[in-house]
Amino acid sequence: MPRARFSKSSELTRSEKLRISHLRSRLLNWFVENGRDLPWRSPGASDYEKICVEVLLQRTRAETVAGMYRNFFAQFPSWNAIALAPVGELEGVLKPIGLWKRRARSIRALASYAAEHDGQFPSEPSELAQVPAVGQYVANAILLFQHGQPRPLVDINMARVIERYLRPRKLADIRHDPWLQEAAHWLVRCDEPVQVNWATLDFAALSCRTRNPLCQDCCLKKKCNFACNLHLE
DNA sequence: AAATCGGGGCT
DNA sequence: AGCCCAGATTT
Repeated sequence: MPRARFSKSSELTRSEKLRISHLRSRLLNWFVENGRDLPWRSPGASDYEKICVEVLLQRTRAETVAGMYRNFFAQFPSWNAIALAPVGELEGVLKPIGLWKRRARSIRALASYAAEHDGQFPSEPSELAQVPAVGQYVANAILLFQHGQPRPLVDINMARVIERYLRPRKLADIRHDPWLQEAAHWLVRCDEPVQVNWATLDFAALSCRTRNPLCQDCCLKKKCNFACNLHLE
């Protein structure tokens, strides 16, 4: 008997994989009608803008960032512009959206790295982990947007959608839960991973909200574990 | 694992 | 008034 048959090659059951594929299909369909129109998603947005905006989005509403997006990138049109600008100038633009001291450090660290590497970040996760201000989420964003890899933007929102639809994760920390990580990867493993990521984040923000989720009108309520449990009360 | 950064919006 | 928001870093 092959030993591989008993070893856990995948965290996901076949049933879970099928359900995730269904989830992906519904999210993409939902996205066509309900997706948000955000400035960093426009075709003209550069890799610089897409990566830099991820720092602006940390613990900050997308709408808040959208409001200062044009102003920010007009003042800092490139990694070099940030690297050459006085720190106080960068901090000043960041103050209205909060976390300005941390964000200024992070963005300047990224700009310094980019300035020395012609705007190119590593395409290997192990190397990305060594870049300052790059955690798991930003690493995935870089792999997704700059290198075209099908990586999931696993934040609390994507986690909530997957966990409600399938089941809660085991570990407290999203980044260290193997099952959740693999589920998220499986979700975006398709021909249009960017669309799936945006669809999931928008769906989480507009429909599958933390408080008062719109389960009544949800296109997933028939198969969603969370929604199904609601009707039992 | 828990605290911290932080201003603004929503309840 | 209190809670939450496209996380990463430090303790």
